[in-house]
Amino acid sequence: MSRMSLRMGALGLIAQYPGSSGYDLLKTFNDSLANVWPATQSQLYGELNKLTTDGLIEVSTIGPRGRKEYRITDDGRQQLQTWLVSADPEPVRNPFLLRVFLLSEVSRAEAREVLAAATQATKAQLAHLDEIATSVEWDDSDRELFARIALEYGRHALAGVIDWSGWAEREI
Amino acid sequence: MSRMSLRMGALGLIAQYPGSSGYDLLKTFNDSLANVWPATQSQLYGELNKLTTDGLIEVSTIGPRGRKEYRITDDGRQQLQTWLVSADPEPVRNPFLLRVFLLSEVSRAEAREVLAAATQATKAQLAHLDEIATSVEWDDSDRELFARIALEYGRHALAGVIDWSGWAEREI
DNA sequence: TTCCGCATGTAATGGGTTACATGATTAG
DNA sequence: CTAATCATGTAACCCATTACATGCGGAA
Repeated sequence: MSRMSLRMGALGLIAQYPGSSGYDLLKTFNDSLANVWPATQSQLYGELNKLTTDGLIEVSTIGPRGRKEYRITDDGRQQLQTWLVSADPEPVRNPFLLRVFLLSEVSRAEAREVLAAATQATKAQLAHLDEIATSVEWDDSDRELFARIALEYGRHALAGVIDWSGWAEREI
Repeated sequence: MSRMSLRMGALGLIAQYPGSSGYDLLKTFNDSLANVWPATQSQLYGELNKLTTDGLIEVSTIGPRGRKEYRITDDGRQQLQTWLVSADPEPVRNPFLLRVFLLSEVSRAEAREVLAAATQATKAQLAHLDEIATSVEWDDSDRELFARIALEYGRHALAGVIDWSGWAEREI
């Protein structure tokens, strides 16, 4: 289930950036986690309150405009670490693959177009990741090491998909 | 959004297997779509009723035990085809990547273990797809062509991920 | 006649998106 | 003073999962 992921995403970011507010965290989600686990404002504020109620985080300071700065608690760190190392693989839903699976319902020509468009889109995504990889100034913190590793995941997986789409276009 | 996907999955399967009941479709979801778009019984029956109300499918026969056999309508086929060719890429959530991203919160040793476990799991998944690829007797219908292409997607993408995980294990 | 499989449905709960709503602070 | 940004929250709706609930039909 993806149950827990947003919760753990928020908890993890608070661990990495103590003193962040909901507002700050939302930006972090949109900046560094946009391609991994997007979150909406509404969802995030709700989750922060739940995390507080459950004692996994706490408000360290109240700033201007009711700004609540959070930090992780011992209990929270414990639960985060447990979640991180106990990986239970979750079922993945891929809307694009569902399309591919049903492509026999349109003409070959249209199917080819869909595949070609997908190839282009995938290449664009890869180019985007490449750009991030070169533009970001990586320091040698652990945090950035794993951010880079996560980025590389995308590059390798996308390369596999591009490989596939070339093959598939020839096949039909 | 994944809004629409279950709906279109059900519609597409009815297009491919006219005369199916909800019960039949559930088996098809679990058999051929398990790795692409899993569906629960509850969800499927609800969606079938909505599709009927909206005129995209219709009941062709009522069989024993209240069995309702469905077929797609002209309007339904139209909407299915439109959906198939108008690909709007959807944001992907990857719970595993979220973990990777946050792995700096545990020790290097533990992080390595998580990566190693993931490598093993990915290899197992790939072996599973390989087994399907060799065990299934593919005919030369369009339907099976695209099923095979969808399967190959998985194999290529997983190969990319295995590539990555080897690299990542060395990196940390 | 009894059990298994066929067959459909509802209710409760949680996660996620969009839209709405409100107000404080600061920079210009 | 005024506009942009900071900052938090609520409500309505949809999608998905789990569990519950019910009953018919056919095979042994």
